[in-house]
Amino acid sequence: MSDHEGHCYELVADCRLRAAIDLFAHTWDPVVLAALRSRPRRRRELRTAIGGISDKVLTETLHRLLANGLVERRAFAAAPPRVDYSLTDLGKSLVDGPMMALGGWIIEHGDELLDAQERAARTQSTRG
Amino acid sequence: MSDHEGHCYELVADCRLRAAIDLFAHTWDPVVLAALRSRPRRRRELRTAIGGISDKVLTETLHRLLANGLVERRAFAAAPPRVDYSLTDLGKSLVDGPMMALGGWIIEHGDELLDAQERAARTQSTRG
DNA sequence: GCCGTTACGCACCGATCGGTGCCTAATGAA
DNA sequence: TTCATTAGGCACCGATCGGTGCGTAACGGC
Repeated sequence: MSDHEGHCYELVADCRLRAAIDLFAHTWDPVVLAALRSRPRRRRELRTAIGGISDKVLTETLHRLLANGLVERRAFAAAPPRVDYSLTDLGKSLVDGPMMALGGWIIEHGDELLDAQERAARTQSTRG
Repeated sequence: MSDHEGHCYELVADCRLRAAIDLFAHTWDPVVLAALRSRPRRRRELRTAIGGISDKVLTETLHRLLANGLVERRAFAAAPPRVDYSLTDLGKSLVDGPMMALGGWIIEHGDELLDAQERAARTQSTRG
């Protein structure tokens, strides 16, 4: 808990931390993960629950999450085709761990962040 | 600690969590944050310490981090111009909190993640 | 006065991301 | 047989991101 730390944090470009950060790199990936947090959902359900995500992008997002082993796909041979997506254990650990940490942080520091952003924007335009 | 939770995680598209996730959206932002973790650094120092980041992108990254109040800029009227960048308290809290959480997660689950990724890649090409 | 270092700005470019629209496959109900 | 529903694929597009290269301003050393 200190060996890798030093190494990782000096030159993060090649660090495994990047692999973790990349899991959040695409706009909708964390959104879909969050949407699957409470229970498995079908494609359609995801689209309506999330709202604002396009059909294509949802497909791509699910593929990425599947490829990263964060989400599971289960197809049923039902009348209208039924496919359920759910978090894997790995996915759950990511959501319950780091994503919750980020959620906690934004709850704690969200106002600070907004203040800083507005102040910076103001400074930029007023320039004095 | 449960009111926002339910709301946020149902429809994350508009949630404040997005604002936090967006802080990691750009490739080099977390890298620069990590590089500033131990101590303030100059531009040049950052470039060489990070390795692989272009001059322009470093500028953009620093601007974003400044605009988000995660980083401070301090210019000295010195012989070759000297500018120090350092983490603000807000930046520190982000690095020490969520980023460390992500770091801890990848240390704990990195192998799982790699396994899942390889298995998925194999499944995709072999298709059986 | 010229040079080297440092901190930028700016123009250009290819790759990727996300959005829109259209088309197909599966399957039970009518 | 036709239809509605659901899961997806595919082509196209504009915006953005990151990379490369070049130019510039500040300032002390020589």
